[in-house]
Amino acid sequence: MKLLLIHADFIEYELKKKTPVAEDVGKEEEKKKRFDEALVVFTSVEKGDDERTAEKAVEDIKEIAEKVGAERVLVYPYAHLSSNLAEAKTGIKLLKEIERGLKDSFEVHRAPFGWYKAFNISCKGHPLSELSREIVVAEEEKEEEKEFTEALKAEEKAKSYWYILTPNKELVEVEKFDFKGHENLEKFVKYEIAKKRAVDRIPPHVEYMQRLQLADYEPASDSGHMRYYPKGRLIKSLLETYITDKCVEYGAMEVETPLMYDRNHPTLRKYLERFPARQYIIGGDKREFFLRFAACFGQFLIKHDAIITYKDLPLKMYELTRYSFRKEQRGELVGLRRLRAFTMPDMHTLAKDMDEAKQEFLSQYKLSVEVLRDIGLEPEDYETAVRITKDFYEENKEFIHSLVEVLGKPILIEMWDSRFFYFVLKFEFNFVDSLDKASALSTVQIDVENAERYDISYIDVDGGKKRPYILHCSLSGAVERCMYAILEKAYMRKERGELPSLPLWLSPTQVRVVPVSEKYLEKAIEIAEELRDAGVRVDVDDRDETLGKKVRDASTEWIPFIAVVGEKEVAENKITVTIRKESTLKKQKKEFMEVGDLVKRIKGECKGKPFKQLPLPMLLSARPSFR
RNA sequence: GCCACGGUAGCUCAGCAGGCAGAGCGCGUGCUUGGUAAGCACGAGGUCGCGGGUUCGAUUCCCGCCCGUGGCUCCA
Repeated sequence: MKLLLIHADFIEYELKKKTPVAEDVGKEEEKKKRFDEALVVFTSVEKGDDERTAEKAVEDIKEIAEKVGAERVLVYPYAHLSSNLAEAKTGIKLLKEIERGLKDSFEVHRAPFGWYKAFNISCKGHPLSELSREIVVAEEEKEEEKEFTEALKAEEKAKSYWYILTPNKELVEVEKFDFKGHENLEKFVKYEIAKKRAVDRIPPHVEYMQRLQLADYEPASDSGHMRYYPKGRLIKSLLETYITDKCVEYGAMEVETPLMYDRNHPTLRKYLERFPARQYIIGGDKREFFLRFAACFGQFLIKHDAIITYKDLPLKMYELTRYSFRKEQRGELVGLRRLRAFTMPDMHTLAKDMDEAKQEFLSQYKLSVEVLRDIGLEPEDYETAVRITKDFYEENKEFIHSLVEVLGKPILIEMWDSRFFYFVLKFEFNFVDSLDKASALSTVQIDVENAERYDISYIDVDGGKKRPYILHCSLSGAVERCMYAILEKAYMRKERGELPSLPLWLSPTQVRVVPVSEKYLEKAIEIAEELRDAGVRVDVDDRDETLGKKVRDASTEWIPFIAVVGEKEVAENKITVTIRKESTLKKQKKEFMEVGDLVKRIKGECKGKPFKQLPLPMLLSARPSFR
């Protein structure tokens, strides 16, 4: 909305001719008017203006009228201040709003809308007598307020009740549960319900990700967008490949969908409104887009258009989101744990009925355990939370209770008396870190709302259209968060006096070949090439350093196998291997072995996991340092 | 987003009640050719986070901003 304010000795106007959008004018004497000592507000109502804009305009006008000491205000529709006018209907409505808003404080008049008018004005000419204002309601203020309402209203109404489901399938109120022997669960529960922690240190995983040159902050981007160095990219890429393979193996069809979507798309808009989170907004030529926060949109839109029959169910579709974007509040961002751009496996399953949905839920629950184990996280490293509506619990008690059998340890249950999300049932595996903070990894949800919203249906045996249930599944949770968990776990191991390490299949360098002196460099390279050709990630420390120094450096890089080559090794055509997993800081485990045996051991330990080559020069001397 | 604390060499940090900018590690060169967690010497390396203010003079004091960490809030 644009305003031009003139403090005038007098203004006279006369209505000359109607335009197609002209407002009705009652009596003939209304056509010619004169006002003395008035603040004249020439006003253009623009596209996008609403009641809030009018409200703000009223505030501005009041402020100015008081400053110049005007008691009479004339609101005068004046289209020529803007090239982006609102429709006439809105224009009239908001002008009336302004008129009404000013009534208590001033004598207010309003010139009719939609007429060609002749006017005479005598401007006072003092410094404040001519002012122009542009009234813009901050986009976020406007949107957020609306979008927050629906979800927040529901959330306020809904009450949470907390229970522990014990391995004996008893539902115990949290306050009455004895946490002895379940200290990790206790930390998680405290974190969930009390959400209070006092920590004063950089999270260990942040130190590791920087020191090991895996990833780092990128100040030139937005907060929460990381850069990944070759070693970090390798680990991330291996995890991505592994998880994708798992999903495809499970029967999912991998697809790729756009990163951004029309903000005003009717279906998407409703979905957005349910979630009071902040979006990244991108301007297009004509439309505004938001960056996706998950892969739901793309897959649901594909499913909406697809012809699906009961024979195709359960139908699983998968995408690895590189990236999902969520503009989390700045204070919530930490290292790899919470980001604004992250990578997440997102699989959606259509199930024909609740029985099938439950069956899928359980098998994806089990698959999640397997996936976490493969990436180095055992059940003792995380705690299960199940979130459920009361109704759904009552109707499916036996099924819910059976979940506890999978891991055989107590589960935290959050029960809502009403449903305010799109799901009736959800589980998460929550990793508890060295600072006692919890974050969700794997999760599966049973969605009872979006099939309807996106108009997704399948054709049943009888030829009729039916609504499926939709399961949302992230087998591992965000890939970056998995890296965070692995690093935090390594730190906790160190605290217990063990040597920190990564799973062998994720270690950037699996074997470092260290020649005792320059004389054995040629042999060392030969051995390294043999290992490399056998499908092992290997490098050679060819720097002019002492053996002790080279071994120390390899150790601080967490390299699982250090193969030393000297006189003895050349003579017997073997290598002396320091095995990190079986060593402590004080005592190193060394084994004199054939190259082939080392290959066999590594291949064995990495069986079933993807392999990628080392994305760095084999010789350490030819390798830059990224920090 | 709000509150607190921090940002000095590539890294970890010292220093400065306002007056030429410091160490260790790393990097480069040379010596050294080594047997399992730091060999020796020399050298290069600085927008003291960015912008403004106070001052003869600001890395130092004041204000604003950016980035990080923690807390609150939040986490589809």
